[in-house]
Amino acid sequence: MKKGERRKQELLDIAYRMFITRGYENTSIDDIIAEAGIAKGTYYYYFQSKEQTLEEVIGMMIEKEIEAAGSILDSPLPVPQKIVAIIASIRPAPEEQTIEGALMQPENIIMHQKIKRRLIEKVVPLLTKAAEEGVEQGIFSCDNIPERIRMMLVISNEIFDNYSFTDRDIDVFIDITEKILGAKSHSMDFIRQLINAPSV
Amino acid sequence: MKKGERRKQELLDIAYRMFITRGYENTSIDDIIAEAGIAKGTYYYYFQSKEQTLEEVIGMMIEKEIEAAGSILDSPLPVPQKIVAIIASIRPAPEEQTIEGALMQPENIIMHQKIKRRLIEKVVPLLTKAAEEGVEQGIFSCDNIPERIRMMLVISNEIFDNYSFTDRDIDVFIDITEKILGAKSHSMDFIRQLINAPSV
Amino acid sequence: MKKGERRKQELLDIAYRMFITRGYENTSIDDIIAEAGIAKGTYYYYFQSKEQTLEEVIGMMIEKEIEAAGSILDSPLPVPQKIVAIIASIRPAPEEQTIEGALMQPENIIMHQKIKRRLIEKVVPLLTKAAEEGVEQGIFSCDNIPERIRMMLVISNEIFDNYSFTDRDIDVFIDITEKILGAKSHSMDFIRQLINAPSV
Amino acid sequence: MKKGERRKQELLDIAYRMFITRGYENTSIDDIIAEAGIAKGTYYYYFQSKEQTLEEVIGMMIEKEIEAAGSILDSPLPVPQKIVAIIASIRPAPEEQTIEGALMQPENIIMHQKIKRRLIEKVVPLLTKAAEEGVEQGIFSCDNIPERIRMMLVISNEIFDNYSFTDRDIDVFIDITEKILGAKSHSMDFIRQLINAPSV
DNA sequence: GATGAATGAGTATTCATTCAT
DNA sequence: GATGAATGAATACTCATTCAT
Repeated sequence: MKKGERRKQELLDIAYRMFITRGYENTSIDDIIAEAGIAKGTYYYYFQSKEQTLEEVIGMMIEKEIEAAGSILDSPLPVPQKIVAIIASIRPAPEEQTIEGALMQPENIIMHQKIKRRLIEKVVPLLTKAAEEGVEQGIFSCDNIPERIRMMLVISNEIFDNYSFTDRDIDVFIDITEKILGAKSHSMDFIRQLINAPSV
Repeated sequence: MKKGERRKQELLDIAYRMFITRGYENTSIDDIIAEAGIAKGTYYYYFQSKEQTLEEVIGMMIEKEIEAAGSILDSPLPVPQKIVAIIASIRPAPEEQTIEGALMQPENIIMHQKIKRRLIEKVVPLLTKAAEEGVEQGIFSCDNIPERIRMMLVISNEIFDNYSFTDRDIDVFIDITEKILGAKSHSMDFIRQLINAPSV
Repeated sequence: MKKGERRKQELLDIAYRMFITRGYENTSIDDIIAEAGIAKGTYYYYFQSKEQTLEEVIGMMIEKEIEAAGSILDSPLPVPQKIVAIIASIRPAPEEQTIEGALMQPENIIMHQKIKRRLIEKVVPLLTKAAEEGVEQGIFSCDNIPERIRMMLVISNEIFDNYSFTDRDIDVFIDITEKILGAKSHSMDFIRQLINAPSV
Repeated sequence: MKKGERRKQELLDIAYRMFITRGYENTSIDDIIAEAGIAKGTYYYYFQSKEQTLEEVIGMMIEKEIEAAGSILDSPLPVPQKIVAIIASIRPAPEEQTIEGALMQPENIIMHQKIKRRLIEKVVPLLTKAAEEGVEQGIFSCDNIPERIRMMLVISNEIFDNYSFTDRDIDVFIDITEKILGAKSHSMDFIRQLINAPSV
């Protein structure tokens, strides 16, 4: 990686961190360059605008997450576990969850939405492939797989991102998930253990 | 209604319209008072801040929608139709959908999210009551009703608000809805006609 | 004059002085408000933009100059003297000439040009009326009066504004002026005395 | 021409074109180097500053125009035709007239003025020589020739550059021109044909 | 109840120029 | 000859909020 690229990556990382912790709107260019210790001109040498920085930050995150999802897909896990693991992996970054309790604070909504939409678009095809595998193996039984996958993602996002969820939410989530995919009852109970694991 | 209250209501209506068509962030106090033909001091006589105006605007909307939902609940419709009608009734205001194609434009996200959350909170109890009625009548069969209702709302919001949905989305939505509530297969096919009706 | 109007007039005067002495481009809003001792918001309360301020400043100048020209026109002077006096009166403000020797400095060009054009448009009709009077009195003899007037103005502007002119320039100017209007030879020699007067 | 000189000439041409079409102020160094496909350092290897680039661009133009004027002067045309042809030849570049209607747009004023002044200074001596020839031949009759020439140039600039001129403007221009030089009445009517020719 | 003048911190963006490599 | 990363001062404009009248 050349000098210029390294610096840009550095800036991207700083911007990412700040956008996530303080929100996009609440992060000024001045904040970023102060943190990076560079001149304003330098920032604009690497980025055309604040908005474009956001796009690049999001692109970077998406890329990373998709990569992670891809390697799960290629792993030797059973299909249902694969699917659940991927869904779990695209959850918001821990910074978003913890620092300042910032997640879903109004200042984060815009970026969060942008990320979620673009992530869903990218992840749906991956999960569709996994689910089709499940159908072939007789574990699942359903049609219109991409649409069903999308709904699963939407449900999981909504439940696990926003609110403090209860055991009953989890029960319902498991039940619905099984029914969406046409899996046997209780065949996805393993989700409960995943959710109670540290990262959540 | 006294003079002062009338004026406040008038301002609230103007703010509501402007927030929805241009977005909260893109509407300045100056815009509002220009439209209302009043002085800035007058605005601040009625509202403490811009943010508080937003809260009041949202409160007003919620109230209206809950009222509409309540009267559906009291109507003599069959239970499944009631539920679906209420879900349909809390869809975003037509202004949001049509004007400038503004819905889900970044500038609207913040308000949209706020509304959705508060609306869901208010509507869930109503729908829960309806669903319990359905269970008693043997039409539905499920537990954890409030949680299930919330997921239905989330799914319907996501599908019908944001994207241009397809027939396959609808098929899946109907299937999932039936399974969430434990209704008989195809017992909720009537949804399809509702969706293809003009207002949707 | 109300409070607000007085303040605006004050700002207009300050802006005028600064634009003329330092040039429009070289005068920042910060300069103006520092000089006026007001907050930035106050400036923007009275003016929509820097550009619009320039327009108002120019409008104000034009108005003053046209007024002066009008009263010359209504005076009992002989026609040739009237015309020359008006032409002399629309010369650039003494500040422009003296302070920093700013006139025709690149930074002043833009404003100067704008003023000159608009002034010429306004003054041509006045002078045309005067010249027609002269034709009726048999002092002048020419057709296409407005076009001739405009050329006289252009010549006088060019000569007297920009360069240090010589006696020979004046001789030629007098000669041409007489010929443009069809006046008798040497009938406008009085111009020479005007030019050598203090204000030039 | 060596490699370095060729590159500099190339840059000069690009700068010339951009200054004229977009205006000096609206053309950034970045614009120029992007167009030229070189690095910023390279630009500053050839030019000391943006301002100095402008000077060189103007110098280049002047040189070309003076050369053209010189060859007209050496041609076997009758004196009045020579003079008019030279005046016509120093009109603004066609790019200035056509592209974006840019001429006299504020962004062009500065450069335009600079060019005009320097061009007049250079052209006056040439035309003076021609006019003196005319006087010797008895076609013209006047004194203070350089001053008269300058006024002719000023008039022609003003009329033909800025405004859409009318037939009456042309009539007046011809009349004045004849009188400035002391030529016989109607002896310069040929100007009318020149003006109605395509290039004007 | 109503006015509107005044505030001032905050923000993104531009651009000519330098200089180590 | 040529590069391009780095600079940083400069700038116009926004807007929610206050308060004396």
